[in-house]
Amino acid sequence: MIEDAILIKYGAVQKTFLKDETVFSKSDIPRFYFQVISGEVKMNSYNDTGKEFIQGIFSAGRSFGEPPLFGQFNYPANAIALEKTTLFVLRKESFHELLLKNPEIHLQFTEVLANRLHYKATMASGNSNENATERIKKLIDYLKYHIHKMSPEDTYEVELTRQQVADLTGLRVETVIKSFKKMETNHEIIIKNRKVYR
Amino acid sequence: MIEDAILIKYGAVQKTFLKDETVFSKSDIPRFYFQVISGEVKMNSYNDTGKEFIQGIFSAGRSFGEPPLFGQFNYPANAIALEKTTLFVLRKESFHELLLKNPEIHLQFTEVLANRLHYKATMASGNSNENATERIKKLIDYLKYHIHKMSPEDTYEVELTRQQVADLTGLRVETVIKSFKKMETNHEIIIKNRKVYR
DNA sequence: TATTGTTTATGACATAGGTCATAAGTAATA
DNA sequence: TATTACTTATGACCTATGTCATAAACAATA
Repeated sequence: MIEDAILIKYGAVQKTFLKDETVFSKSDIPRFYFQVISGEVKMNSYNDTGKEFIQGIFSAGRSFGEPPLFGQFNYPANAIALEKTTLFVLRKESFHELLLKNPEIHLQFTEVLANRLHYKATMASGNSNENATERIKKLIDYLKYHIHKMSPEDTYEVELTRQQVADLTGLRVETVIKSFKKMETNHEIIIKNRKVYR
Repeated sequence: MIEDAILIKYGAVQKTFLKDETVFSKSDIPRFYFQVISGEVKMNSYNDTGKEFIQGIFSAGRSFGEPPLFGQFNYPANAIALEKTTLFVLRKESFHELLLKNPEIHLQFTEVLANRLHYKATMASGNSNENATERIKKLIDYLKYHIHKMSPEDTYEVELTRQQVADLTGLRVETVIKSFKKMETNHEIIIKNRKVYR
């Protein structure tokens, strides 16, 4: 996350998107750095049967869609507002200049990418190689320990719908619902009026 | 890829690993930047039934295992030499210093991470969300277009064993073999004495 | 408070891919 | 050149997850 003042100094502007509005679409040419001020954005794509896959969900303070600003490839996924969302938008060239002139921020940004890769590596081995409950556990534990920085003794309330869990793991809602039930009987999670805790 | 001279200037040393030797193990504390001089290294992990998943294969000129040098997490996978392999090894602190003192190299390194994320995003949606042949096609096309920078009219010879394709996609060898046959009859690939072309 | 949309829930059935057994072709090495 | 190990190959059978239908609980909005 880059400080507001610096973003503004380099020419960032605020832009608001309504629920379900598209920030950019798959295979668009990347021109901007985006950072969430308020609201939430998902990056997703669909396979040819229309099944959705969510690459990530980004809330206040997080940036998204930066890698294509550095590689020579277009957006590999869409970005869609999950609710009314306000973003900082900074031109690609200005963002590059910002990093070049602020080595500490560049280092911080490298940490962001490093953490993103950690998430991807974790989920890649889970989603590609494990059964339904393990995939789900990998996702939830990642959120608990690495996003929310909680400890094992803490209780984490899963803030995702079962559909979102499905789309993040490549499973189907029904499978997620049934897996949660199974995990509950195994005391791996607690379900209290439909909310999931772990 | 960082130039030899610079790496050496910052104190990198060469180290050689024999086939199947471990460079680092999952959950080790990361202390070094590694760059392949010759040979090949795979990063992998195993699920609890012993099934392997390959995060990536790194050949001459490529670095690997850098994200944990920036995030506060340990190695999420093992690194194992696929053949006799020589690496540049540079202490984490020296690598950080190198980046800080050489902004152009830092930018280049950001490109490396960006491309790595592009691969992960591509494979994530494929491996999590698509059927066997689509998963395999995503992998092969990524290698053809983004690693080897070939064009659609070029013919790319897949340099991986069917087992490696399986471990990169989360499938089983038998499934990969049968999928290749199917793709062959659909004219999506050519198989010429066991080698796959696309 | 009626209505509409979303989320969670459950059960019957279908199928892609996994599992297992078995073997032939090829490469590596004694 | 004999032996061992790896890679590719094929077919029978099994199972986890997907598919489909149906509905109840809850939330949002008219």
